[in-house]
Amino acid sequence: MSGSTEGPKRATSKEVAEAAGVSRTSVSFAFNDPSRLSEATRDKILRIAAEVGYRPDPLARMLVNGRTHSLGILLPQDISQAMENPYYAQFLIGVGQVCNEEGYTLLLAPPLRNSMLEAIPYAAVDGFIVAGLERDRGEVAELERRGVPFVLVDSESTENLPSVEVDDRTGAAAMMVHLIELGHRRITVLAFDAGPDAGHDRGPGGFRGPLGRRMAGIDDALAAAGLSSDDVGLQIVEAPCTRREGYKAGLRILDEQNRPTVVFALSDILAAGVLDAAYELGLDVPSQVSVAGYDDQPEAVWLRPRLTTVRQPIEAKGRVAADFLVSAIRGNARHPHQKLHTSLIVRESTAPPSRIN
Amino acid sequence: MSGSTEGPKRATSKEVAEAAGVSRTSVSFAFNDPSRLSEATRDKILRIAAEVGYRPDPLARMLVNGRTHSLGILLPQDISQAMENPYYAQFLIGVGQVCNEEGYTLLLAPPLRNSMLEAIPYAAVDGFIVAGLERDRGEVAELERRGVPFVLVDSESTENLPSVEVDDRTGAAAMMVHLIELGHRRITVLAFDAGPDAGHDRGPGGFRGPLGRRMAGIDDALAAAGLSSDDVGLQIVEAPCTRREGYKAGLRILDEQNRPTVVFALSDILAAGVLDAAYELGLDVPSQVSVAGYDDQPEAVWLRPRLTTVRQPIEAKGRVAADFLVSAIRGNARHPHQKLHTSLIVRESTAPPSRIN
DNA sequence: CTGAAAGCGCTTACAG
DNA sequence: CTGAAAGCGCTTACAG
Repeated sequence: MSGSTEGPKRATSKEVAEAAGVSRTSVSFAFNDPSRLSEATRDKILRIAAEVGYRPDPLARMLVNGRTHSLGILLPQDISQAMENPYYAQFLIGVGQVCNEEGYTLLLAPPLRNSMLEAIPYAAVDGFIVAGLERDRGEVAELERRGVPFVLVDSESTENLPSVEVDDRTGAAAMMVHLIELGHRRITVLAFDAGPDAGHDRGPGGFRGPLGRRMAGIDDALAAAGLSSDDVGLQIVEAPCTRREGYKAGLRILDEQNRPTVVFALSDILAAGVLDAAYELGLDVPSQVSVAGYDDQPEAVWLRPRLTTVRQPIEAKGRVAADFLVSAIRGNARHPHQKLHTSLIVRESTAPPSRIN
Repeated sequence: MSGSTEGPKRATSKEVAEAAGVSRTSVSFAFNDPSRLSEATRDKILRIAAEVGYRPDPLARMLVNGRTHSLGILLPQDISQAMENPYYAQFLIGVGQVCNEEGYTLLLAPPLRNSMLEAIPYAAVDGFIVAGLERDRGEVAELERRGVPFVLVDSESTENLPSVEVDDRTGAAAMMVHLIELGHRRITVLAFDAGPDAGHDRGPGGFRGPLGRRMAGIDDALAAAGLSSDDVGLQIVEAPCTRREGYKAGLRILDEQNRPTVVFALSDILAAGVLDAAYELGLDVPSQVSVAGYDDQPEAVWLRPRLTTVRQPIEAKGRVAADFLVSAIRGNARHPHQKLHTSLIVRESTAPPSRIN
């Protein structure tokens, strides 16, 4: 019966047709093009359908229509892991807006057997948003060959594919310039763990994707200032992207003789954790130590002190990606590419380093 | 080509069969039961399939197999609105765990034409998690008649359907008892707006669903203490469930001559906003005013002061719901019902009211 | 206004 | 080991 798969099989259009004494064609019309039926026939069909709880099977309908009215998002990690990170919630807000406007549902498709691409042939969607696929071009090529509409997000890839990226390199550089100008010469960068997948194929500098670009931006700023990493005592620490891990890393980083004068966390979540650690250690921010973040998540304003960070338009990223996808699904052959911009948001958590330190 | 719908039509099993000089049956076997083919045939088919980028169409496969390997979650609001609320992220973490274990993707299905039920026949899933369907039994009945597996979450409904709920009434009562025992006699309850939908069919006391149960719990506590709402100067204020709105409401509530000695927010998000407002107004929490929340979201511990709140096992709720659903999909005819428990978490944001106030 | 027939792209007994 | 045929549940020209 209810809530289970056994019991009376689901009603079918054939059964309704027989019960109503009409053809399956008419049953179909009753649901999809009622005006083609006489009022009497239509009412009778609808009445009987309601009685037996009949509704056209969505799957069959999708198969023949060639449309699912569903957008897929190919996740680089498990659903639960992804939802753990506020970043995704924000990204989905953007995607969701387009879904609402255009009448799509949203399918969350995690990797299958550790492969994002493997997940593709198992998802009944009209197209994919591919989040952070840091792979060689061969896999993207496969995506192309299959002929499924898709758009790449935060990919290292190029402009000849529908894609949206963020100017992470410039963003990180801007923050770094800010810190250098403030006079900081003992800087620790707290990077988020790129996840298990990233271990075996890291790019130059040891990082790929958005993280790699942020690192590159940091180098850019150093170079522009004529400083070496040694000049600023650059340390790089990694931690999984949760507040708790940021807190733990912050404790280790700040509880040292020669602690840095500033911690630049590459995610606000991590920065929040560092703030917690400073609080715990009785270190005043920013007079004793500065803390900077990345993303400008909504919470950044609510932290105490308010967080200096790099704003990245996450929601817009989701919206643009979904827009591009919908347009690709409609058969638009252009390959729109958009690079979203970051901006430096200076609030209260950064200041010049204290003399005595 | 890539990212669009035009260009070379997607390869079909028929084409691969022809190119390989075999039957469609063999092509199917190559993907689903390779051991039934000679190595030579299998390799040839797979090679050709790879060349033309062929993969069995997921839709067709689902139709014939009668399984989508996808769980649906029927949202009471738009995707973007839902993702705005950390509650959903947590709920999805729980659901996502089961998806990972059982190999399901997750479809987010928002209301269609303002109706959750309307959305059902358009989703290609094996079953539904129905979140907060506060409707008359007639609609649940329709759900039953259709014969789709489903599980109700936070529904007012009963035990004869697969469902999971939380003991909200007891939870709110416990907090209220805590506040009364602390000596508070000027209490303001900050409720979250139940959304546009809730306006026209409110239950007794003006609230339905989880909110209604929490209100009932508040009454219970009052009654148990032999107090009337007037005795505790009970005020009820409503606000949309965001930190910003909680902040604005907090400003209004606290910036008064005769301000309450405690604000009991029915959501941590709202409580965080009230804390922000107190901070803004230079009111010390809890010495000048107490603040209590509901949910025990992960952030609650990070707020300053740490938030006293009612813990609700949101993640577990998602996990149990998904478990029940998977079991229903497997044809299990039982109608498991589980009531999860809340617990009072006393931290630093509540204290006895100050004498002079 | 209504229906017979073909077709969407696959899988699966069944037979050989 | 391989294939012809039926079937999953619908929709949509086409014909009347």
